[in-house]
Amino acid sequence: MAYWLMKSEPDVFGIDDLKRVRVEPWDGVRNYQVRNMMRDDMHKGDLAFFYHSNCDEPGIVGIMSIASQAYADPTQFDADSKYYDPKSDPDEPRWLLVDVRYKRKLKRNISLKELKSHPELAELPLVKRGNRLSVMPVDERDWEFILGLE
DNA sequence: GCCAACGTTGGC
DNA sequence: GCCAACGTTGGC
Repeated sequence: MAYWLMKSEPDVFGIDDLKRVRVEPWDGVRNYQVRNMMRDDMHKGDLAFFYHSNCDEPGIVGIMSIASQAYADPTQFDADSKYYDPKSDPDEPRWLLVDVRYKRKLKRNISLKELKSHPELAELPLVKRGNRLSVMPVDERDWEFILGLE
């Protein structure tokens, strides 16, 4: 089983939204590296941290599970969607998504600032310079360490 | 294939 | 709102 961290802006879709709907297609990924990870490395049953980005206190706020294998993101074919990609061929969809399922909120927000303060997490992609991926792998050691902070 | 211009992400 | 970092695009 693999572990992940997935970013979302709480103003758009936050942990409380996921708690309400329970299962959500994680649409809008438009980065090839992330697509390839979802396609090749992500599996139903994996666990992921829900991370709030671009907000007052960026940080990890909850845990979800991966609820499906990767499949075509329908928003790429929807001309009304902000994720519309006219260059994507329906016979060979360019963009994929996975469904995610709510598991629980953390007892508290573990902020980016706090994550950066722990030398143990120096190799966590999130805290590395210039990293902008919206989905990234978390190794088991880091996963356990972060849970230990809760 | 190079690379400048441009767009996006996301912390601050 | 600023800006660093990085991805994408398109001319050549």
